[in-house]
Amino acid sequence: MVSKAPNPAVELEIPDEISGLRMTRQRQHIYRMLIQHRDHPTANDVFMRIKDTLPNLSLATVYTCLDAMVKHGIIRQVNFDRGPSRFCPNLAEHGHFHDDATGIIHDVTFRPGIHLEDVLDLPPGAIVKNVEFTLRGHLV
Amino acid sequence: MVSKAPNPAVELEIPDEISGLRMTRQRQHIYRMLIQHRDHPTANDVFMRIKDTLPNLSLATVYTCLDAMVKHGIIRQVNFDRGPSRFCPNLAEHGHFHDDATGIIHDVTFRPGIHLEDVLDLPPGAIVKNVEFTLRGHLV
DNA sequence: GGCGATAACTGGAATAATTCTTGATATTAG
DNA sequence: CTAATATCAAGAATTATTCCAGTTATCGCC
Repeated sequence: MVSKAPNPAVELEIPDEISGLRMTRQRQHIYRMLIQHRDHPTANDVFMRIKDTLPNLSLATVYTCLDAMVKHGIIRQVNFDRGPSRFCPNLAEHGHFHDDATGIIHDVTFRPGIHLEDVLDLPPGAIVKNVEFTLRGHLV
Repeated sequence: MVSKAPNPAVELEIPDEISGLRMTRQRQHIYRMLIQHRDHPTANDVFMRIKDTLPNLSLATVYTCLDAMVKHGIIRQVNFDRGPSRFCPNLAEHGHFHDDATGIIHDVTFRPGIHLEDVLDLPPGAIVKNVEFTLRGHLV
């Protein structure tokens, strides 16, 4: 098996620009962290994980960088109830299953060919721009 | 004609207890407000609407009453992104369509016989306890 | 009806996540 | 190189919510 396991000793290259957003050093570090640890971290998690490699980084910068990437459609922001926002580089249409026993969040997709709008009774004339769904429970 | 049409001049009676929760005067007022204006108000909205009829009411009480009713399954708490929580007396399984143009929130149900779990690829062994879904868009 | 125990309520202080503000730095365009 | 623009840092401010301490209401029982 020769799949590319992420090697912490080798930094993943991030381009200088993604979707029209200039990828500054801070944004590169944040984005790299997100794609290497796909565990839906909070802004604070991101900050704690990279601050040692980027000495003067401030938490406010992490917030603004994440926000810029969300606005440019590079990552997604996910909210569970009123907890802190979490961030996710998976851009495919998907929702989340929150395992209450472990706290682990699993991405969940629709079965092929299914769209949420097709199985719902929407108000007449509804134009859907965005869909979010979350399940809570546990695994047996 | 003996049916009890809701008459705004006559206060809707709320029982002394619902699902094992003692319905104090504050809880009765809050619950009555929720079923009479089913527009998904925030805790603060609830407070503003009833404080004149319940002079010493405090916002903290509105929060704890709403929380008690949520815990007892009398009402539901609904979150949109990171906005303030909203409250809803509709206990049937449903989600919400948020009209970005007007800010109005419409309840959305599944088409008959459909359950979200049936159209999703869930992680193996997932036991779903709770489902939330939200759509954003507008009406034409 | 009175009385102690328990539950609920109030008002203000405290908290957590996030956003704002201001000044410093870096980057790009010319 | 220099001006204009974008980004960043640090701390203050904001918002929604929860906590706390003291008071009030309600319940069970004699």
